[in-house]
This record gives sequence, C-alpha cells and structure tokens, in this order.
Amino acid sequence: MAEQVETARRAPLTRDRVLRTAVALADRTGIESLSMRNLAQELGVVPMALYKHVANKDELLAGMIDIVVAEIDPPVAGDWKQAVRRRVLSARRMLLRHPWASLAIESRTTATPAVLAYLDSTVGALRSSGFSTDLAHHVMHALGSRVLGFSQELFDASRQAGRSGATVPEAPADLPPEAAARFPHLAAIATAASHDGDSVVGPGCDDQFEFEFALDLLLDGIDRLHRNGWTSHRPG
Amino acid sequence: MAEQVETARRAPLTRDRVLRTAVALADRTGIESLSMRNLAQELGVVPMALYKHVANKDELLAGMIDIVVAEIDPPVAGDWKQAVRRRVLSARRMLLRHPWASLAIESRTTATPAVLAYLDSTVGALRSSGFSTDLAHHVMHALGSRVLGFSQELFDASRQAGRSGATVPEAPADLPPEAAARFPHLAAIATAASHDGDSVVGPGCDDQFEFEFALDLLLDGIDRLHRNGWTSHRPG
DNA sequence: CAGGTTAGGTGTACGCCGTACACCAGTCAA
DNA sequence: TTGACTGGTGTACGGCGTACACCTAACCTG
Repeated sequence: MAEQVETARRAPLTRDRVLRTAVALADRTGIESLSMRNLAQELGVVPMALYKHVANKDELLAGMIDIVVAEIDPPVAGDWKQAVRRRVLSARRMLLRHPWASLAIESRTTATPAVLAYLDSTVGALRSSGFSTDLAHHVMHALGSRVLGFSQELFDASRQAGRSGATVPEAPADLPPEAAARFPHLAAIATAASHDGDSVVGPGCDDQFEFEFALDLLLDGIDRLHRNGWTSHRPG
Repeated sequence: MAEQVETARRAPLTRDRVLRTAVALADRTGIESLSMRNLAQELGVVPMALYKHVANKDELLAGMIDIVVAEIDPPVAGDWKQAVRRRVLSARRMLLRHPWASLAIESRTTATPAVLAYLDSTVGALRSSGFSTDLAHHVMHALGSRVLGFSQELFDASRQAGRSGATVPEAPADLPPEAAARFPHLAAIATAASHDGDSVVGPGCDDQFEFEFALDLLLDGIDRLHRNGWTSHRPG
C-alpha cells in the first residue's frame, strides 16, 4: 500500500514530462551529469521506465533541444534587419537560460526539427525582404553560429561548460598571472580597464556588448551587400 | 620470451607518442570512439599504462588539442588583414584535417596553452597594426568561432560529428523530401542550382566559398571600423 | 658487485554508464 | 471473461574511466 501511495502521489510519466524534467535537470546540474539513471531518479522512477517514452539517450537530447529551441521568439514582421536581430538576440537569451544547449546542438550529427524550423523561418524573413536565395544562403552561413545566438566567449568564466545556472556576471575573467606574462596581448585585452584614449569601456568584459558588436558588424556588412544588389561570382 | 620479443618490438611509450597516436586514432575513428582502453590497445599496451604519461582523459584531450593547434601556421608579417586571413584559413585547414578538434576545443572548460598562444599572437598581429586594445578586444569577440576556423556548417554532410576522414565533398546535402516540404526556405537555399538571375553559384554548397564569404564580411567591416578610428561608446 | 630507488608496464577491481530482455500489474475492448 | 496492450520493474551485460597494489628492469650509489 505504501507503494500505491507513492504511485498515486507522483504524476504519470509522459514524454513531455520526461523531456521537461531533463531540461530542468540539465539547467541545474549541467549536461555532463545528466544520465538516464539520474533523470529517472529525479522522476521517482526506475531507469528503464524512461525507455517507454524516449527511444534512447540521443533521442532524449534531441527532444530537449526541440523544447528549448521552441522558446525562441517567433520572427516579427517588417524590416529584415530588425527581425533577424531580435530573433538572434532571443536565441541568445534562450542559450543563457540553458547553458548546455549550445554544445548539445553543436555536437548533434543531425539537426532537430525545431532547429530546422528556426533556421527556415529566419531564411523566410530574409527572402520576404527581397534577398535572393543565393544571398540568403550565404548570409545564413555568414551568421554562422551566431544565427543560434552563440557568442563563443573564449575566456569567459560563464562558459564553464554547463555549470549550474547562477554565474557571476561581473567576474573580471582575468588570466592567471603566469599566463598573463606569456600572452601579453591577451592579457592586455582581458584586463579590466581599457586605457585607450576616450574609450569608455568599463571594467571587465560585457558579453552582451560584445555579442551585439559582432552581430551588428555582420548585419551592417550584409545590409551593404543587399543594397548593392550583391550576387556571388565564383571563379569556378 | 615471446613477451620479450613483443616488448622489444614496440617503441617505448612516451607522452608524445601517446598523444600523437591518440590524434591519429581520433582522426581515423572519430572522437566519440576514442577511449583509454582503445588507445591503449592501439599502442599495444594495457590501459593503465597510459596513466603513467597523462593524468587522465581530460589531460589527454588537452594534449591532443595542443598538438593540432600547433599545426596552425605562424602569423606572417605585414598587413594585419592578410595576416589574420591566412592564419584563420590555416586554422580551418587544420580543423578539416582533424574533424574532432572543433568540438573538442569548444567543449573544454579551459583553453589549453596552445590555444591561448594562438589567440595571443593573433591579437598581436592586430596590435602591431595600430589597433587599440579596445578594438582588438572586440574584434576577437567578433571573429568569434571563426578565429579558430570553425564554419558551423549546419546541414553539411561533412559535419557528421567525427566521422572518419574521407568525406565526399560534392555531396549535395539535400534535405529529406518531407523536410523540404515543411521548410521551404531552407529547401530553396539547400537546393543545388541557384535560379537567381546571373548567379553563378554552382551545384551544392561550396564550404570554402561560404567560409571566405563570411570571413571577408567580417574583415571588411572591421577594416572600416579601424580606418574610421572607431572606439567603443557604451551607454553605461 | 650489492642494494636500494625509481620509472614504467600490469592485473584486478569498483562504480558509473546506456540499454537489452523478461516480467508483471493494471486497463480496456471484444 | 479473456486476451491484448500500455507502462513501470528487476536483472544483467558490456563498456567506460581510473584507484590501487604489484612487478620488473634500469640505474645510481657505495
């Protein structure tokens, strides 16, 4: 009867509940410590029970990706530049909420349906602004990882792969002293205060600023190509 | 005595031999099937023998990364743009030789010394062309993954994570039919021949072209900023 | 040459992992 | 009533990384 109580108490297992619990668990404890056994325990169930709802761990991961990619805001109507910009920034916010997602998406061998849908509607925004399929094609490549909001923060503490959610956003992210000596240019760049003339870049590295800087650099370049009626002209 | 022969036949184990064999094995069979046991067998040795030369698997991976990153051509003197361009393209060639490397580098929580050295000398090339540390900082972020030669080929057959070396470069990389119906924009973009006016983009997707397109887009934008004496001006 | 130290390869074992397979308790249609 | 179907269980297997104790051969020192 104790078993009956337990069984009655817990919500019934569904594919959706499995996936959402997996996302929450990965958010909390990192992707590398997400195991089928772990997830089963979180759900108060025996590991093999999960296999009645997902085929295997790879499909679990695909399902998790679909869930978080679906969190990205739908495209807005109007100016393609604004639309793409908002979209990419929304994707970025999603990735900050789910730090494991970028690596999970990157390491997949095949894109999931939700990822394809996201890419497709982004292309749609370009096309409806008069981009040729040709240019749109190249633009998607050019946006590259950024199209999904990655920022590839190379020496950023917050990138500690899949560490638990709360990161200290103002951490100066300095190099260790001996590395600073060996890599002076990096050290200069990583150093908090910029001593360059009238620069007003504050201490530390503002990820958001970096991200938008890079994004606008790309968008401006793309806009210029678009306005000039750019078309590809390969030697071959 | 048979053992003696065996022992005599095989070269002595060294850290370098372990790392290089690991790189070769990963090149051949993919990173996901590279295990300590596997590698040990390849070296004709018992798994635990490896631990006399590397502390653990993570350090093994770090060592492998250092080896392949060291294959990137050193920076050339002169024009920063040429220097960065050559460097990044050299990095890309390295990554094509070692398909597992991009993911391995990305998934690391801390950069390896060789990666830091690579980044540092790239920054050096910018600084010696008169870039402010401020602008150089942002440029490194903007180059983002591209600074290491990634191209993030989202629906490219060759990205089959860590599959064995020989990829068919001319594979059209089409979407499966039912996906093409659901994602028309993607389908249009992925479709071999571009029907856009005077576009001469041939069949399929030329990765190299895409990569250089994106790279030049960034470089041109950066050059414009540099020539205009750009400096950051954040609201905060 | 004797004896001790040490570097490097070995063997065993532990605790994780994903998951195949047989089982079993309900539920529900015929 | 019965028989199939759905979904949770229990056991077990082979693989993984690696801790730990061991052995052996080379080498230094007296």
